[in-house]
Amino acid sequence: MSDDLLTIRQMCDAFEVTPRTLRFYEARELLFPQRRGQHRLYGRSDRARLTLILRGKRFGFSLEQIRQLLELYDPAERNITQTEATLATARDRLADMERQHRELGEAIAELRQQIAEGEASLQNLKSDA
Amino acid sequence: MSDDLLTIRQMCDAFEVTPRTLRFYEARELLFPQRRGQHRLYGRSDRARLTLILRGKRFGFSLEQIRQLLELYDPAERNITQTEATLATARDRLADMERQHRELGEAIAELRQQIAEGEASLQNLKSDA
DNA sequence: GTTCCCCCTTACGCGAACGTCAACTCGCCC
DNA sequence: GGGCGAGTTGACGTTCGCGTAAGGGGGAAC
Repeated sequence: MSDDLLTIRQMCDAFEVTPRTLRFYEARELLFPQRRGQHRLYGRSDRARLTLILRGKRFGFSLEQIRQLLELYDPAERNITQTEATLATARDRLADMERQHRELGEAIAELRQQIAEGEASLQNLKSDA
Repeated sequence: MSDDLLTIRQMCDAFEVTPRTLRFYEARELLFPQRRGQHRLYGRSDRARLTLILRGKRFGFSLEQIRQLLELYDPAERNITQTEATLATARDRLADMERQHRELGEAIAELRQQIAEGEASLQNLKSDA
């Protein structure tokens, strides 16, 4: 299970983010790179987490909401109460995402309709010209 | 076509926003309430626009992106060039939304899976206790 | 040895999206 | 005519998500 480690620069190139962003996520406890001396080294789980972080951001979630979700993917220390709390917030997020998924579907349909109308009125403008 | 007009307070109660928010959206040219003397009055189109604004926000769009989208729904003054530009940005947004819709579907599936695993490990914790 | 280059920490800055507070206007009620 | 309730315009404050210097360590290349 070679866990090929990436430097911060390699991470940035791979995910198109800046070093500042990675250090910021670490400060907010979204990433936990190892240290070799001073330097950070990012392993497999860091890459998986960063993928989820960036996706969560595209959905409009805050970093704090994303952090809570990441707990679910963690092999962290687990007692019953904590696991139940994590599951509860995860179910809340899931409900959010399902609602958003439905709304997004409707919005897409409406936008397609509007674009079609816009294209039609554009044809009118052109034929008048 | 009675366009029953709402005061700012009625708008706020209806949409669960603050007066500050409505005035802010107006300053950013997302809303255009009429004026009766000093006071603002919000009509049918303002309500429609606000609905779209709040939905756009839930999708993680910026107010500026939303403003551009609203142009498409407007009966504004139209020349060919402007209409084409509006349509172009609308098609960009549509592509964004479609990608987001797909990703969201995948993320929902993964999250359901993770929740299921979490529930399973919770059962283990409880049976050990 | 010193010049790069990459990385580090600390810290202040910034735009977005509002919250909050102060001071004013206007209609209305008693 | 004094007060109040709703609305108005600034102006400054706040939180989030980073950007951007400023200053320092350490190795490897010349």
